[in-house]
This record gives sequence, C-alpha cells and structure tokens, in this order.
Amino acid sequence: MGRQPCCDKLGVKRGPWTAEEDKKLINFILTNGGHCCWRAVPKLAGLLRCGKSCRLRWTNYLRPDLKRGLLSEAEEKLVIDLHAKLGNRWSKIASKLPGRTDNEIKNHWNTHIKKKLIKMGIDPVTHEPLGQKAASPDVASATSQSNITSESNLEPEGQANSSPPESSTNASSHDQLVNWLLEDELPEIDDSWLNFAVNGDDFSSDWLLDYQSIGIEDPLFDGSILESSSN
DNA sequence: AAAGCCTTCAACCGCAGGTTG
DNA sequence: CCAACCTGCGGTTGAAGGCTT
Repeated sequence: MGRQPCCDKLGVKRGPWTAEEDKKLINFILTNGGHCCWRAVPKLAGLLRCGKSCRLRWTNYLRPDLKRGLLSEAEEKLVIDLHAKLGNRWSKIASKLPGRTDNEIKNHWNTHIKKKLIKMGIDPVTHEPLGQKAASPDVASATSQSNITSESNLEPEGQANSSPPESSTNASSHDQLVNWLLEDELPEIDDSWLNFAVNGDDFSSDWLLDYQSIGIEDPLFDGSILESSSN
C-alpha cells in the first residue's frame, strides 16, 4: 500500500522560484496550451521541481488571469460574508472572487481580516461577538456588514437570479450579491460584476508586467517568444 | 546602528476525493 | 471491486523584510 510520494525528493529543487524557472514553466504551459499532467510538467519543461510545486507556482502566482495586490474593500467584505457561510473552504471562496487564489485569500484572512474582526470584537471563527452569545447593540453594529447581512438575506428561494446583481455599494445590493455568489452554479461572470468585484482596478496589467520582468513580453498575444527560450 | 521581534506571504506537506485501468 | 495514480485542498512553515527598542 502507501501512496507514492508526489516526486522523488532527491534531486528536486525546493524553495523560492527563480525568474528562470518561472520563465521555463510559463513557456512550457503556454506553448502546450496548458499542462498535460502536472507530474510530467517538470521533466518536459526542464525543471528540477516536482509537479506539485509547478502546479502551485502556476495556480498561485503565474496564471495570467490572476489579479495581484491587496484585496479591495468589496472583495474583503465578500470574503468575510462567504467565510461566515462556508468556513475555511478557501477554494470555494476563491472561486467567487475572480483573479484571486485560495492561498492568497487564506493568507489575507490570517494576516489581515482575522485581526480586523478581533479588533472589532468579532470571533473570526464563528462570526459571533467575542465572549458572548447574543450581540450587544455596539458589537452588532460592528458586525452588521458581514454577519447580519448574510444571515438575514439568505432566503432559500426566489432570489436565485441567474445574473449578477447590479453593481452597488449599498447594503441590500451587497446582500443580493452574496446570495448570488452562494449559488452553486455560477453563470459566466460578466464585465460589470468583474468591475464590481475588483473595485474597478485594472485587472490585467500586473501579471503582464511580471512576465515582462522575466523577459517574456506578452504570452497571450505573441507566441513567437515561446520558441526562443524553450528547450 | 544594531539586535531582536513581528508581520507577511510564497511554498511545502499530508490528506482526501476523484479517476482510471 | 480495488489498487494505483493524479489533482486539489487546507493547514503549516520559514525566509525575508519591516518595525521597535
């Protein structure tokens, strides 16, 4: 019995990725239109990494659709609401936030949001006021954005819109948005939602700049650069 | 100036669940 | 049906940089 280790630990590099390794991985995935199977990727791409490490590097850092930088207020709010409903299911939460990874959200939760909530007197695990069962008026007001909105508006039926709610910052629209996000089957995300969710930030430029910084100009629109460095 | 402490986050680890032969 | 394999997930770690004393 026993599961094979994900990779032969001997001769496998660990630790931070170098620009050269990033370049190799990006080149490989983009030239091949994706990955065939992650276990084979390092060998085919000429990397001394295990497949798991390649997958993580790609999904958490190199993927072209990633949005970089701190979470916006709207995104943070959504994370809190979704966490209240879903718990530590980071991948589920991440799937509702375009361009964000589970790792990113998990880190942000642990380093920022958790502290914020504690400071506000909210238990980050239960989303209840710290040290008491029922919310006192003071604490309740502090929790109103995350706790109350998501609890009071999740009616089982009648709100299952197939399209995202209007972009808005008021509470009820936010509730609708959370309801919509909690639907299992999500429709394609359209531009208006994207703009709302990422708070109007430029969604595309950061990763591109990173590619450029390691010597790749525009992986999606210029396939010619791929041949030059792939081995 | 520098030593120690704190914070952040990329990366790793081990397990679970799904798929395949 | 079962074992082997693959991928994805969530928890944890540790290096690096920032901050405080």
